Amino acid sequence: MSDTADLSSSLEDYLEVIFHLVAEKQVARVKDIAKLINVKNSSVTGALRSLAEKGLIHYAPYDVVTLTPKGKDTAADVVHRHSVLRDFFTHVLAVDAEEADKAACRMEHCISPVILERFVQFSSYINHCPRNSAQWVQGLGFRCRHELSAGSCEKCLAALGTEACPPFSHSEDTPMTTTSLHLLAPGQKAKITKIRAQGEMNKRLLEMGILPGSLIEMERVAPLGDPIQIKIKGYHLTLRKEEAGGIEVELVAPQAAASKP
Amino acid sequence: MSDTADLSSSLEDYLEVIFHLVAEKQVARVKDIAKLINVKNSSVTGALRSLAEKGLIHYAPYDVVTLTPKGKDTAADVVHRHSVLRDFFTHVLAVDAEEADKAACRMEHCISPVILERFVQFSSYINHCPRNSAQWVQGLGFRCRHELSAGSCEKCLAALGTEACPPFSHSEDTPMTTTSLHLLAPGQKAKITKIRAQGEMNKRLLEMGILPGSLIEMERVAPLGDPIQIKIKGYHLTLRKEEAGGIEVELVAPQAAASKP
DNA sequence: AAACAATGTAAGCCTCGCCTAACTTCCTGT
DNA sequence: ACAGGAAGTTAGGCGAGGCTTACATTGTTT
Ligand SMILES: [Mn+2]
Ligand SMILES: [Mn+2]
Ligand SMILES: [Mn+2]
Ligand SMILES: [Mn+2]
Repeated sequence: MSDTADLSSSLEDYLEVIFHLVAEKQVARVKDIAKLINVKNSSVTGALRSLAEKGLIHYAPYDVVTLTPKGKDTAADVVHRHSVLRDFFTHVLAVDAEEADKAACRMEHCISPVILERFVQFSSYINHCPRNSAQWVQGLGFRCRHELSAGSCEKCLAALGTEACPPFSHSEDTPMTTTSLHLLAPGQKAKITKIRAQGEMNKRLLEMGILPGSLIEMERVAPLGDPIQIKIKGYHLTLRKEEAGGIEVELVAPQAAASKP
Repeated sequence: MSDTADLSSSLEDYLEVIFHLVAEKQVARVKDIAKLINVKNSSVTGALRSLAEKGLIHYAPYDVVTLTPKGKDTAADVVHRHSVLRDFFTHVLAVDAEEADKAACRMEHCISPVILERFVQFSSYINHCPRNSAQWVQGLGFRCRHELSAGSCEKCLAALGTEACPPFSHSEDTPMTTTSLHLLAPGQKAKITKIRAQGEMNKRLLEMGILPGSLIEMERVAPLGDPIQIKIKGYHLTLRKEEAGGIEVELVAPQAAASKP
């Protein structure tokens, strides 16, 4: 039980996979882990031994794998780093989902706590401040999508040429107002665009009436961001942050909400 | 000469150090590299062999080290990744210089080209769009500095409680308008706050009258961002992007510039 | 109980990245 | 011109990591 030992990137990934499997099926099986990480079974056994040695998983030969409390914390931390980065990449940098996810899973292993914290605050600020930011991020997204593909976007550049900023009001593009449910500020309304949860959790969400297309309103967020309370189809629901994080939404009329006196 | 072989993090760091030494002293010496990376001389020799094998450096036993054209490109790429991340961390996330630099040097090795490109566009957008963004980033910086230290900033939270966004007009803090010289848009004015260049280059800049406190105006930027032309103390200067990147500046009255018709 | 799937063990392979110890080469002062 | 020290090289080794194959064990199903 070598304490406080820092995990290698590889072991963090194993832990992450186990976390997801446990969340979905209660327990993790060697062959499932092997399949997800794309290695042979025996490699998994080795990794499991390491993780057990460090007190992160419950593991006895031929038995299924579960996380210890310590392991659960550590795994949740990895997952957190992963999703903060992924969300920043998709929501702010307008990177496509797959690329964002792969990049996040590489960078999650070398991001420092301070920087991570700032990323979180960044997202939080964006999502709590529609008046200042919605238009701004939208403009950024517009710029990214265009300048990349065309090499340069005449309209943008023309606008930039003037001393003033581009208006970015030409809404022929999907505006960049998608985010994750748990990032909404109380009072904000949004439409669900995609459920990212898998298996078990996905089913539960559907049963609660949470499915793409539904309108939703954030009501309250507990001090630590978990749990959160939302309104959907007239009735109230409480979700865990983890669940809400997997729900992609698109802001509805943020300007209207912000222009109240 | 194993081609297209991807470099390990470690080798990228060696290359980066060599790049800086060459920039400063024309050539790199084993003992200097060893000192900077904090390893023994013999470890450096090993790394140099690898780099030479990959065609990135000119290296013969007992001779000094220089970069091949290919090596120069690769090194410049590493340095680019490093500085894009560092600048984002300091200028946008308001992370302190040392932490930002260390974090950047860890993450530079696992950032993908697409994401990097977006980070660049992000910075560029910020720096070309003072009307939309200056106030916004300023608010973010404010929020970061405070919420972190105090756990929560009453003023911010109070402001956030209202439906509107925090005004962030209480300017008791240094506003977040610092950036790097090469990121200025034509026409923007700024004051030099810090020179980050070392040795030789530092001297050259000083000789040109570029020193902390001077007022500067960006005049033109060549198509690829290099070179750039600035005005300082009434006369015109052309700088390489690399030089300009090491010059930290603080925007002067961006609002005034943006409020022209 | 036999067959079959899942899992575990042992052994080995390879890459890294660093070290020590002993050496060669280079440079510089006398 | 050459001694002596600084700088650099070489060889050898170590330990961690991460993966594989081949074979052994266990558990489950029929
Ligand atoms: Mn990962
Ligand atoms: Mn991940
Ligand atoms: Mn580095
Ligand atoms: Mn670096």
